[in-house]
Amino acid sequence: METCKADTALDILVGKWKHKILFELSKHEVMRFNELKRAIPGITQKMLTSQLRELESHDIVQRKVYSQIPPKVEYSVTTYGRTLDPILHAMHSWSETHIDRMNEKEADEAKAVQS
Amino acid sequence: METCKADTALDILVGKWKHKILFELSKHEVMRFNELKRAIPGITQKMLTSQLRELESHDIVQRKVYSQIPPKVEYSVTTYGRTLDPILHAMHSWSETHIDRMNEKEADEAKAVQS
DNA sequence: CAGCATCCAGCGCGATACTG
DNA sequence: CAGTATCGCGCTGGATGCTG
Repeated sequence: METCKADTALDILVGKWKHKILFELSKHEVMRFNELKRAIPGITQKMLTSQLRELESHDIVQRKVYSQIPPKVEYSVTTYGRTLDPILHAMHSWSETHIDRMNEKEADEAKAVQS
Repeated sequence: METCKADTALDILVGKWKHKILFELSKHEVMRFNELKRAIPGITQKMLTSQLRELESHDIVQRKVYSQIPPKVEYSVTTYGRTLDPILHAMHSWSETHIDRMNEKEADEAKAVQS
């Protein structure tokens, strides 16, 4: 462990949306485009599309197209994508305790101001 | 675990440098400003300063100033900052296997082109 | 030594409109 | 339904120069 290579993992998870997409996808096994869009408040089609393409290019998600009218596309997390779970999970639980901590701090500061 | 809160952890680790700073700091226990700068190739003073300030504001690193000439400032990871280790570690080891995977893939593609 | 101030480029990301 | 195309803003991050 000479230099830090965590960049690679970061590259894949960073970008305001990718981890949310993975979060939703890993809950549902299989999801359609608009289903994902509805599940992630605030995301635009553009962002959803581009982020999904990036994740796809890293073999994190799989894209299955049904050639039919109306179109139907299903997204799912690959088994390789599942290997990211520990990271996502670690970040998630850490965030929760961090948020608690922030709240306590704010409360303390409010008290300090009051006195 | 209703919605995804991993943003918080991401916010703290993201930004091209923060995780590298933490990586170096956690190796050395205590480091001075220029020591850190030398340890992280390519970083500018501006970036190092601003990232350190952000980490400090989240209680991830501690800043100890010695009022003397020449100035001396020591940075170290707080015990709270240490709680990020599992995440960094997970990202690091994942990245290594991912890099291996990418290399294999490239090799395969090269072979495919050749044939 | 350990910064802060300023200026500037790139692109991440959003809003909007159009398509098979 | 599941996209693509275009436009543009803002913020992140880089280069340079100054200071206690």
